[in-house]
Amino acid sequence: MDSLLEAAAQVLESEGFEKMTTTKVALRAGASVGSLYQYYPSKDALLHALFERKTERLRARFAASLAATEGQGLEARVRALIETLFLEKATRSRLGVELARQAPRLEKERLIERLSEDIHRAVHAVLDAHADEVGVADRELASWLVVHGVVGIADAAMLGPPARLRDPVFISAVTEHVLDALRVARLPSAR
Amino acid sequence: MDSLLEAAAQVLESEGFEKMTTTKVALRAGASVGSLYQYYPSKDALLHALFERKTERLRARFAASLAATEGQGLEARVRALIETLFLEKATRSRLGVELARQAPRLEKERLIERLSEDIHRAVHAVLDAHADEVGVADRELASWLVVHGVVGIADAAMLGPPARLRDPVFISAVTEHVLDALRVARLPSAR
DNA sequence: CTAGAATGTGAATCATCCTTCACGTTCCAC
DNA sequence: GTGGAACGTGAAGGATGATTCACATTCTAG
Repeated sequence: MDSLLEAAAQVLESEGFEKMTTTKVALRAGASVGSLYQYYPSKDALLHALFERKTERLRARFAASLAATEGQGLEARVRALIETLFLEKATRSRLGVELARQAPRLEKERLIERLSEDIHRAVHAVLDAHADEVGVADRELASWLVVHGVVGIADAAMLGPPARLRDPVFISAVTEHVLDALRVARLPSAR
Repeated sequence: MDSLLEAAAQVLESEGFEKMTTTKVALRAGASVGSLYQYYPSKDALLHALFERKTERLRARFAASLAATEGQGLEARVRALIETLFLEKATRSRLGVELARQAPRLEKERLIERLSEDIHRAVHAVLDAHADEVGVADRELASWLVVHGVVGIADAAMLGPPARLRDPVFISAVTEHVLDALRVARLPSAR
């Protein structure tokens, strides 16, 4: 059932993995352990499902963000992507952190890698589409660096005040930072 | 004893936290569980000690790296810092990941935050010292973004081939990327 | 209405460690 | 050489928590 999954998400979010017991999850969902095992044959099965839900959602948001800015300028598109990432990281952040913590044990690394590759590819496409504004030589590498750099920034920001990731001023600053790295000094002949 | 700590590091590194039992650690150190508890009164005590060792080392490497490039140019110093970070992330990377995973439970977040603040401050100082080469307005913010951006890049690189973090070509690319963001178009009057 | 299926229940089972402790063994001061 | 302090040992204790299963309860088709 779906309420079981949501209950699992809530317990995981509020108590962390170590204190998330199958009994607590079942009770929170208004069911009993037995029922839980009817739908999810193991505690890990719950986590797998949560993983699915989370990555699905992130994928969808990115796609939507790209679609919504189709045809716009480089800055607008980069900003939209950054905003989307920050927003996703900010929503249920504890849940995200706990899931990430369990990723190795659940062998979800491949899945995560694939996800970040897809994002990388999307960013790469955006850079290519605005090649005239991008001064760096290797756009493939640049997009990889930018994606993971921004993820690192998001992760660090999560540790501070949670509002920061939604602060337009902060988002603008990060966007500018990224664009600075991409545009490079665009003089007729280098240096 | 020190061999106990090293044994703990090895077990943690090769098996991960969930499979790291106190008995295994003791045996690997050539001792018995009882002896282990003589020196480390709990399993967590071992982890605390490992944390200490790891952060101590990182701090020392950074300090050394800064000292070694004292007086050199911006690029050389930035590169040295990046190289140091990558090297540290690459050494015993699994150990580092497992420790980071346990950080919340051990309440080591404050410690980690302090560490990254110190690094942030050091980078900020470097940028200030080379203010003439740095085009961004807010060097404080820029150093924060750079530090966490590079950390994110390092974390992502760790998932790929381990050699990448030690590859001079890769390090150069990241350095350039960072410098591009910092130098910005340095025209007499903006834009 | 009623048999049987589907679904729900939660106490009991089972496995896994961390931790303790009663009992060696080693080492040193005298 | 000897008493006892320091150190070492590993089987047993206890806790915790996932999972099972014998037994309700609810639903549905006929």
